Formats: sequence, C-alpha cells, structure tokens
Amino acid sequence: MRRRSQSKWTVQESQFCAFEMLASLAGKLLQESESSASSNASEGHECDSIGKNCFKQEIQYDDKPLKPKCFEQGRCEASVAASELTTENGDDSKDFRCAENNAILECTLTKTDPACSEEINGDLKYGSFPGNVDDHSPYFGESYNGKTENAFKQERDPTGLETQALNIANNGPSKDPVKFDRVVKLLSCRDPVPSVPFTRHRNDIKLGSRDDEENFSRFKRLSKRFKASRPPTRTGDRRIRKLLTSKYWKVATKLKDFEHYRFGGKRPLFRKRKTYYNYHRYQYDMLYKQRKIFDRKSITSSPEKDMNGDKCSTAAMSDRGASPLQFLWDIIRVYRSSLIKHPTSSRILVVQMVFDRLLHFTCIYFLLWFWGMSYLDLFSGTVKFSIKSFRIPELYIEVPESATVGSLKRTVMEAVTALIGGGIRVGLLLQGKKVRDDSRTLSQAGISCDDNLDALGFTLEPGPAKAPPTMCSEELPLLLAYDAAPQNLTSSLATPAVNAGVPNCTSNLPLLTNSENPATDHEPVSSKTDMPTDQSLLEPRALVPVPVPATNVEALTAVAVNQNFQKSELAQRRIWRPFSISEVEALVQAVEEIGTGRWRDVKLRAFESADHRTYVNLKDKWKTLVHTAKISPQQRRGDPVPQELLDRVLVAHAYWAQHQAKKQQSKHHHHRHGTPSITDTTEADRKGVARVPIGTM
DNA sequence: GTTAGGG
DNA sequence: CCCTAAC
Repeated sequence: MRRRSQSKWTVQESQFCAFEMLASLAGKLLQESESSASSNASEGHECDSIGKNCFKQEIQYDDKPLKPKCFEQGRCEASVAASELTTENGDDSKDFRCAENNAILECTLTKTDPACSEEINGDLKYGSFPGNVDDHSPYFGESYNGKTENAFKQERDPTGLETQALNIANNGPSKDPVKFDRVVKLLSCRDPVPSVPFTRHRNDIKLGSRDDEENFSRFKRLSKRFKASRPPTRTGDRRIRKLLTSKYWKVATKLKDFEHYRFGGKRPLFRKRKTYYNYHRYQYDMLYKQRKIFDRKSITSSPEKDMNGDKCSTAAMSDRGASPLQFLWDIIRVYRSSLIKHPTSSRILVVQMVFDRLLHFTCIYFLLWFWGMSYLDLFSGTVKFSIKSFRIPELYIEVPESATVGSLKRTVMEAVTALIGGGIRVGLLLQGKKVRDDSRTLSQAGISCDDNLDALGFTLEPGPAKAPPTMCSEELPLLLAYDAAPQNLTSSLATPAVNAGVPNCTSNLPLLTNSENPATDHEPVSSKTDMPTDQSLLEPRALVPVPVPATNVEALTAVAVNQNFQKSELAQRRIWRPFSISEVEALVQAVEEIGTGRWRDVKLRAFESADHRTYVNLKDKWKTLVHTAKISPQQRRGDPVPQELLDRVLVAHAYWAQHQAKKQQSKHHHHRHGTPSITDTTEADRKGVARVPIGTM
C-alpha cells in the first residue's frame, strides 16, 4: 500500500497575522517556483534529511529566503480555505448580518510530496487536527491511528460531507459526479445558507472549550517552533498594524473588516481590546479544512485532471468571452435600496443602495491580486483559498426629483461603475416592477420621497463588457509591503473616483433601518445564463477546453481584480484636495488668532462652510505648513506657498508653542502653590482674545 | 467628540 | 490623508 502521510499546518487567526503569514508564504512559494528551475534528482533525499529545517525556514516570517528543496517546483502547496458560514442559530441564516459576522480566514499549508512529508509531518502535526481524512483513501489509510481520528472526524463532520468534499478535492471529482456536485456546492458555497452540519460542527469547534484548550496548547507548542505562527504579541501586532497603515491603509481597513466580521456579532467578549489575551487565545481555535490542489505537472500530463484543472478556468472564462471582471456581476447584488429623506431639500431624492455581500469569488480575486497571481494559478496548484464576506460600501445617490428615470439609472450605473468597475447595466424597479420608460421623470414615474420610501429597487446586470481603463501606478504596489511577495504586478492604488460621483452624505443622513424586505432581496438581478459562476467553473460538465492565450486572461484578471478592489472595498479614502493659497491664508489667519490647540475652533471660524475640510485636515495642513516653512525652499514640493505666509506660520507656531509652554508652566505653578497665576491665559484663549501680537508679525 | 502625534 | 491614543 502506498504510504503517504499528510501534514497540515493550520492556523486560524483574525487580525493581520494570517494575512501577513499568507502573503509571506505565498510570496515565498512563488519565489521558489520561479527561481528554482534547476533542481535535481536528489531533492527527495535532501528533503528528508533537512525536512524540519526546511519547513521552519520556509514559513519563518523574518526574511531568510532559504529555499528548501521540498518546496520547489510546485510540489508543496499552500492552501487557504474558508467558507461561508452561518450563525449558530441556523434558523436565522437568511439574515444578512448574521452571515456577515462569520468570516473566517483559515490557512492550511499542505505538504504533498510523499518523500518529504514525513519529516515535516513530525513537526507540523502539532498545530493540526487530523480531520478530513477518508478512511478508504489509499493515501491516508495507513498513516492514521484510527480511533481517535475517527471519533474526532465523526464529531466534526457527522454527515461526512466535508470529508467527502475534501477527499474529492484531493483525489479528483471524476468518479462520482453526483457526489462531486454536492461537494462542489459545499466547497463553493455560493449559497448563503450552507448545510447545517457543515456549519454546526465548525461552530462547535470554535466554541468548544475542550478543543480550544487543546488547540491553544498545541498552538503554543507550534509557535515555539515556527515564528510565523507565533501568537501575535502586542509588539508584533502593532508592528503589523503600522505596516499596514499609511500607504497600506486600504488593506488594513479590509483586514479590520475581517476582524469585525469574524467577531463582530458573535463574541461580545472579544470586541474590546482589553480582552486581548483571550481574544488571541481564541483565535487559534481552529480549523477544519484542507484541500490539496493539483500538482502543476500532473495537470498538464493527465487528461483526467485537465477536466477540472487548468483548462477549466480557461474554458469557463473564454467560453463566455467574458473579461474576468464580469464574474463579479454574478455576485454583486443590490441587497436593499430605498429612498432617504434629504437633510435639506425635499426636491432631491437620495437613493441608498446597500449591496449584497461579495461572495468568495471576489475574495479570491482579492487574494490573487494581493499575491500577485493570476486566476489560472488557482487551478494550477499553487494556492487555493477563499474568504467570505467582503463588504462594499453603501451607496448614496442624489438626484433631483425632476430627473428622468434614465438619468437615475445612468447615475446609479456610474456610481456602481466607480465602485466595482465598468460594464454594468442598471435596471430600476418600483414596487417590484421594472420601470422601463427612461424618459419619464421620477415623479412622473411615481418615485418620490413622500410615499414609497422602500419601493425602489435596482437590478444590476452584466452589460456590454468594456475594456478596463488603463491604470496608472503612482504608488508602490501593495505587494511590496511583504518583501517576499512578487513585485512584478503593477497594481495601482490610485485615488479612486468614487467620491466624485457619489455624494458623500452618509453622515448627514438619517438611515432608515429595519426596512429590509426579504422579498426583494433575492430579486434575480443577475443574469443566470451568461454569467460564469464559481460553481460553473468547478463543474466538470462546464468544461470545454478552449484554447485561449493564458497571458491575456492573466492580464485581464490582474487588472480586474485590482480595480474592483481598489474601487470597492478600498474606495473610502477621501480624495486629496490640495489646499489653495487662499485656504492657506485663511488657515494661517485663523491659527494666528486662535492658536494651535483648538482646531475645532479654527475650523468653525475659517472653514465653517468648507465641508470637505475637517479640523483634522486643518491640523494636518498646519503641520505640513510648519514643516514646509522650516525646510529650505529647494526642498519644498508642490505648489509653492508664498514665503510671506510661511513666515507667518513660523511666527504663529513659535508664539503659540511658547504660549502653550507658559500655560503648562503656570498650571504646574498653580498646582504646587495653589494660587492662580496671572499668566494663566486659558480663559482668554477660550474667548479668542489672545492672538499673535501684531508686533511679532 | 477633540486633540496630538506618528505614518 | 489615515489611524490611534489620550483626553
């Protein structure tokens, strides 16, 4: 009997470590497959002898790009899997928010080479549960000590469905189409209501204290060995946060969402940072799934695997002549749309659109993009992953009541395009019925704030595919945040254009809550016929190998992914608005009068009507002004600020700094002696009396 | 909600 | 422009 043990190394985390690790890991795997074209016959042997070190080095976070042989040439595979979950109270599984709260990010690294696996397994099994093993599998039969594992498996997977899924994923789907269908459903999980057993056992695992305890201790042991899997320390966490802020704020935001989804609705205990320890402790409660992905070489050599490997994606994509972008139409829906009262004008309609979740395919796109891989890589054996529950922002659209139906559709289309890319067609529903006459005005069509606040609906349908706009890459690719990541992907983080088209009136608007109407939620808003779905991609029957230049697909994918994410999830950054000279003037003036510690007052006095300037903006601008004033003119960039203004900046800065120091001093003095000091100007400040003396200016 | 400061 | 801490 063929002996093959399987090692799994599974860590589940929220926050950033998972991502950090995955990115690092994926990057290194890629690096290896790229740079190690020349390997030799002694691989297996070498690996046996240095297996532990190999692996340890491999997933170590800190640099050290050592290349263990056993990771070369796609023989080792990383698998990240996550699935749709519902809540424990399965009855509520239709609840949008419930489902949202269960995003799971899970990483499974699977070592597949038999020659290497044993050594590594010895090291890695600490962190893994031996689930997902089919007793009848010739691959696994021998290497398991049946009882415990079986019991555990039963407990976790009472129907065996998951086991089947994994088994089939491992061994290929061709033998039992029916079973495979089930499994495909399970794995792809487009259905927001996954099978109950699947859900339940995971929750059991996550919440069960016994397992938690066990896992945690396992994890601790594991983390001693592998730096990458260490429990994030405060410092580490902080470092990663730092890493992900600023230029990488977008990802940080996204990851925060993960965190939110992961824990937001389920474990109040973990909402607060105070419970940091417990929080992290529970992060390592684990894990359920691993999937082996096809070996790159065997895909090309085995016709059977061709059926569900590489060619699948190629066929599915090219078959429909679709740009990868169009995959999205199948998974983006308007979850709810309604009219909202405009804060000031009754003649203006404000349309609120809440999008359905982006299901896991979109998330896959994101990760592909994140790792700089192409869609085809998904099927060619490098990594496999999915993540659930991305959110795209709500959309607010203002239109005058006198606007036409057509213009509303167009406006929505533009806004949505800004969010997720082009090539969409927007339909308008009123009371569930399509409004077709584009030429009528909204009030003629019966759309007004007065009566039907909730009767409005939209459909998003795939429209004529447009060529993705070219991207400019002004900033470094996000991937560079991880030194191991491939750097050849020219991803762009250019400022998205969303704000231009979408009035940012979120904060001003009273939200109509609890107005969800489940009946309209699942309006067939996406074409059932044209759209490639994730399922169709995995489905054997859908596979009609069509030769297509892979490079095109890759290119398109990269672009689409980038755009989609930069424009949806990542599109909330305020657009950059350089300060004009007159604004600077006003700011300087105000600070001269008010001082540097009362930015709210500055805002109120000088920028009251400038909605796009917050007091934080002003404070930041002052900061940069001071800096600009201090450096030499040659070092300055951008629109030159008149030297006269900069001089005033310096004077005011110095004055108020001194003023503040004096205040501090007097405070201390006051404290020590208990007597008020006449130098205490706090009261004067508050009234705006104090200001930079004219003489000093 | 504001302010201060690092990025 | 963002984020967080501290207030």
